[in-house]
Amino acid sequence: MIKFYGLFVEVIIPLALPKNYTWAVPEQWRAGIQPGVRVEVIFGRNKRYAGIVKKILNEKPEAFQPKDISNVLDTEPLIHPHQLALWEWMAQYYMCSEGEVMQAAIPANLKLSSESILVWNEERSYDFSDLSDAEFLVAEALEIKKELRLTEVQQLLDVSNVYPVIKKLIEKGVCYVWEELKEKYKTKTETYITLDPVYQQEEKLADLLNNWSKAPKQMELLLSYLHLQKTAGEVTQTQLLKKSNATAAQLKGLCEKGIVRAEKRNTDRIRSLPKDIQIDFTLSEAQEKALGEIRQHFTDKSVCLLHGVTASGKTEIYTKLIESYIRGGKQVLYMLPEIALTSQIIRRLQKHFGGYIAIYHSKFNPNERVEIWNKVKTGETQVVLGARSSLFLPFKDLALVIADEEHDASYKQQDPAPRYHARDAAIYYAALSDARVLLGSATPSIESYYNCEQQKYGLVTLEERFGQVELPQINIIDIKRVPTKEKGKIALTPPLLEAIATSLQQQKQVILFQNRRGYSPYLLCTTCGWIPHCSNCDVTLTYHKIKNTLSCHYCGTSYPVIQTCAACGSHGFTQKNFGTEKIEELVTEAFPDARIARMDYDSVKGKNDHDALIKLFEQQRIDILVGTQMVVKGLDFEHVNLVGVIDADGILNFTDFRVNERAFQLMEQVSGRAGRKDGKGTVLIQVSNPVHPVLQFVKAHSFPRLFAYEIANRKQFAYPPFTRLIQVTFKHKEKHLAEEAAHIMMQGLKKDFGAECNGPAQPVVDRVRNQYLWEILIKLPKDARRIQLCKREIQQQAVIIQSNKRYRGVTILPDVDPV
DNA sequence: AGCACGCCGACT
DNA sequence: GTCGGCGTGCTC
Repeated sequence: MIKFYGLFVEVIIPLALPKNYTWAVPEQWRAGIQPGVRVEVIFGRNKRYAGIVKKILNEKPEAFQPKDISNVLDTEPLIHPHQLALWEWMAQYYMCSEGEVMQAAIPANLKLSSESILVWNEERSYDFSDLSDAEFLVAEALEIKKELRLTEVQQLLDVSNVYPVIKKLIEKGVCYVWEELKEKYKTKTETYITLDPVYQQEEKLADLLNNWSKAPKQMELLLSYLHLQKTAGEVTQTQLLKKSNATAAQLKGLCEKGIVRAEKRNTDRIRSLPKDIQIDFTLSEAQEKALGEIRQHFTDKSVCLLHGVTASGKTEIYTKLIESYIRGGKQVLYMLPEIALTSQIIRRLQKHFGGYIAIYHSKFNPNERVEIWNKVKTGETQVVLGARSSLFLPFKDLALVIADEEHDASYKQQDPAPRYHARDAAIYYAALSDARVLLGSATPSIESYYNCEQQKYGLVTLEERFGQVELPQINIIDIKRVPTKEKGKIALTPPLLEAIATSLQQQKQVILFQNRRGYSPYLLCTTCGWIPHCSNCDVTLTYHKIKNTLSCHYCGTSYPVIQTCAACGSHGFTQKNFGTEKIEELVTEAFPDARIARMDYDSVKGKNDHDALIKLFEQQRIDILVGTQMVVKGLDFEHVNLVGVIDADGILNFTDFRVNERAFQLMEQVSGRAGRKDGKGTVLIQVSNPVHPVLQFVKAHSFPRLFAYEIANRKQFAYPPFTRLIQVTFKHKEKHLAEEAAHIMMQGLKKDFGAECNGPAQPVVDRVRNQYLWEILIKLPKDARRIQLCKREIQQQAVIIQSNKRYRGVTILPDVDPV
């Protein structure tokens, strides 16, 4: 057989395809082909995509006849080889396709796909007599506009299914389809106004002004231009019109007379600050020591965990470290969980690094993202402060990654594939370019601790708070022992009320933490004890007083408030327990003069609400802040000296290790808010089981390491730190089919693999797609080879399940958990 | 993700 | 008998 030599490319296209496809490169494009460039390819009937060249092949694949690529879109690679390697690793590690990784990695405006455009067929003068009403409507519009987008046709016909109509029109020769691939990114232009060179000579200008006859408005405009030009230098059209209150027409008049000129220039959407480094602090002795230790670890380890108690000044250490990398001409990625990316930290870093730093997270629009992408690629931006997706930026010379709040669960992407953990992916990515990774947390995750224990990561500990701030006094209030008139739990015990009163007297601020939003977590029928549940999720419904609804906090469904008991028909309900809304109300009653605010998912919807509330609290315009875990994420408040945990029972558990790890992190963070530069703070924890081990560790200000190992050694919790989990989700429209498929998977894994599996008692409902989700967890020893085998097994089981006709339509989504 | 193909139920 | 729904499989 004759082997065919030539140039072929393996291309990643942004679709969830199980493998990559290969195209042939015609002679004319060969010179421009390198891994990482975008190529335009036709995939399927006539759909066109911009794909990324992954590999260059010299031999023709035998099994099929590759199509030619239709264009090369970049002159230099858009994606570095390191990024391609990261994508490949992510696809296999998180069990998804490289196309899905590409979807997540590239800003929307760089991943073009074609848009079908209907084009009027000029060749054919046509009488519309044999067209149906719908076809006639489209044909008429086409005759006038010559071109129509699919969305326009949709609007025109007002039906969801426009395909049959279009198909008919093509058959009848009225139009044809043109697939258009468009670069969506547009550079932003701004119109600058300059004086015509003639009038830049003083005397000419004076002449002009002295002999001005008509159009006084234009003269006014000219004068304000001259003024603006003196003070600001460059003058833009928008600036000028705003300043002078003139209209665009008047400006146009000036242009036409040849007095001023308007010219369009490309500008950056991202306002850039001067490139200055301003470090206006010095490190304490402890911080200096920690920084030295980090540098020491970085000589022989690529990852280092900085475990510093809250307010130990981790940010200053990062700042110093970043400074040295900037001065060395290197790039730094500073990752934070999305929620902690508040203007507080952004302002702080911008103050230090000005134009060296760029911010990148989901709130930026697609064009802004492309600009940041490009600036990172050229190396112009040396520091990126961003959420998990900033990991995909094309760093040219990455030397350091900081993952702050390393333990935070929002580093893990949950829903669209790739279901990646940004901290772990960053460690892999950093290893590719021999960069260093610094993990920071006051409450490190068990897996990171474990890696330190194993000497895989370096460990640096900061146990001292910065600037002689003392650790807070932690008092546990046993709710059972608090005398009360009413039966049942009370939200604000006398000791807590007293402490709040004292704080207010001292003009200090108070944070009250209650990890439940809404007014009352469940209603209870007073006659028979029936509790309203969500019809989808088997979760109790929370009463929201403000919205006056019952809502399921699991799937988000809202129900009207139930007046009649479904079990016995009586009308009396009592509200059980309390959420943030109720706490806010109770505190307002108890302290009518205090300024009280609530911060939870319901009260801060937009990002700006969040920032605004934080600002108010910072400026001491709020005395008491009631909130869910939102109040503890990455914020520093100077004047808080009391933190109250209203109901710790809700977050503690005696059987689930993972719940307790999280509880410890929450409690440690909450208590870290108390006490700042102006004195020792107090933390009051209200609880009904004061013997819980988590509370003992919190009280002693000891570290999660102890807690984790204590628990692991006692073997009373479900998942010791050495366990690795793979989660597999099954989706189907029918509940029992999703469940059956999950059971088959579990059985197969148990039999052939000895894996331990467990799933939930009830499936979760995806209301949007109207599907049931059934999840199972597969527990594995932390061993790379066995994990590989398990992944393969899962895939094989998935094939078996899918080949059974009964389970066709079951979607199987594997997800690898880092624990 | 599209899009074609094919099988089944509801209609002229 | 055909039209059109969706379930299934393929795209280099």
